[in-house]
Amino acid sequence: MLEVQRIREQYDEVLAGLQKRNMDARPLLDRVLQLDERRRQTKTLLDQTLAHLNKLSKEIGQLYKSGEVKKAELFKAKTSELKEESKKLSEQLQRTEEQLLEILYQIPNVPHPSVPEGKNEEDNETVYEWGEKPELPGDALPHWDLIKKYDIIDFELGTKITGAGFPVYKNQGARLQRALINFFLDRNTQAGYEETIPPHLINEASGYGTGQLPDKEGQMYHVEKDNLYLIPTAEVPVTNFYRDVILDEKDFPVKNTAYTPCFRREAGSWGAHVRGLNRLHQFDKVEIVRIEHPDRSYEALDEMVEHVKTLLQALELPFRIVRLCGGDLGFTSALTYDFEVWSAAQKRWLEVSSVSNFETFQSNRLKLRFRDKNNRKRLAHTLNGSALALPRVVAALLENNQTPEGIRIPEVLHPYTGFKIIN
RNA sequence: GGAGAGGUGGCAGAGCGGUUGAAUGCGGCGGUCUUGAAAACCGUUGUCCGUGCAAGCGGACCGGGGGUUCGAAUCCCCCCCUCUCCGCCA
Repeated sequence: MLEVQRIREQYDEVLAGLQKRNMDARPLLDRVLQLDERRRQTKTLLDQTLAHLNKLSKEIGQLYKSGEVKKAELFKAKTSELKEESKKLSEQLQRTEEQLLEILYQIPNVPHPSVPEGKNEEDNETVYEWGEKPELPGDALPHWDLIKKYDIIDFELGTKITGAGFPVYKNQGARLQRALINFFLDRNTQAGYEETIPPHLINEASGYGTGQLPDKEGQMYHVEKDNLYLIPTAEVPVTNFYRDVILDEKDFPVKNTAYTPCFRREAGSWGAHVRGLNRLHQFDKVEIVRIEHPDRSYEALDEMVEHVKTLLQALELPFRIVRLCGGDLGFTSALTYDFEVWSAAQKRWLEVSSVSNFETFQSNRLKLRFRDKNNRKRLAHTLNGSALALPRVVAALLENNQTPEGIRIPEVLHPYTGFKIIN
């Protein structure tokens, strides 16, 4: 959620920034200013009325004490009118605040100046590429065939016990899954990210805190009986650790990592290009989350990008990094780098990580602040990234490394898997 | 699931209808003393909103919402949460 103050003081910059998302934000921004103006006027009037009322009440107390009952009764009559007035004003204030919030929820984050113009993913800007795309023989198999051939992931079994998009990992496939999780967690903790295991269900307040609610309600699984949501990413519980928290400047950088399963309903998005591991309702992901000083957050974003690079390089997977254009940028993000690995049998780039700086967009809702040098409270910046999401890493790994003898496991994983080849 | 207790400032803990934004203790900050530190002593110390160049002024906040009253942290109603005991259970 954008800060009203920012809209008020930097109207033109905000408007121009949002233009990059191919939206005309003017009607929304103007409405914010209008409602904010009304809010402040109403607040001033209400405060004056209440001040008057408070003064009278005190006087009435004094009059009773000194026995001037008649005068007290006279004052009492006056208060009823003021009470009526204050009730009306406070209702109006509340309504205005609700309306204001409703509009603010609809305004996405202002893109960073480096975000390129563009409509969709085709306009994303490739900023880095690494590795050789392997040349596979003509009989190379896509991963959904490989998993059957080696009996390592069973979609039918998952469908039987739950439904489509809930695979069962088996044998060397299960072991590979565990190996990757541990490998990622080890690398992340070595890079200074503190490991945590958060709850996999969150309450409503947490959903609002990171912006999944109210807009993306339909994308989360909802346990209605207890009003809890299954997490779509570890970002939600981990970032919410810091909801309503005031950090000290010396606490920076705050660096967390967590492995969790992630649950996504992905309503209506099934069809082409979602075969096999490409899109699932439940998948595993290791996430990194950072809370930063506003002056340092873009430096931190670069560090995160560098870190994720080393993971894919260690896995020997060819990949590229793209800077998302305005049209492809997520609602809450100011700047996002996507990591895409090359899937050799599908001949496609598959997104395996998304690293973003949200600036104050999340912290404003979270009330996540810090005390600066002058002891003033300011909103902190939040960032997060996948390091990494497993399914598509596995897809690329299976496809790219297939050989007549079996599927070659990258060397760094050997200590984790306990085998060098899937066969 | 059953029974009970309770939610007050950074923490602990009083207050149970009027001048209480809230005693007291701890912690924090500033100072005196000291070569330095500790101890002791003195002072200070909440958040949010509005208004103002500022000093300041006004309002709200004692889990959340509503009510009674001229006046509520204190009384009433609803909801949420925590703890203890019992039950169930990995």
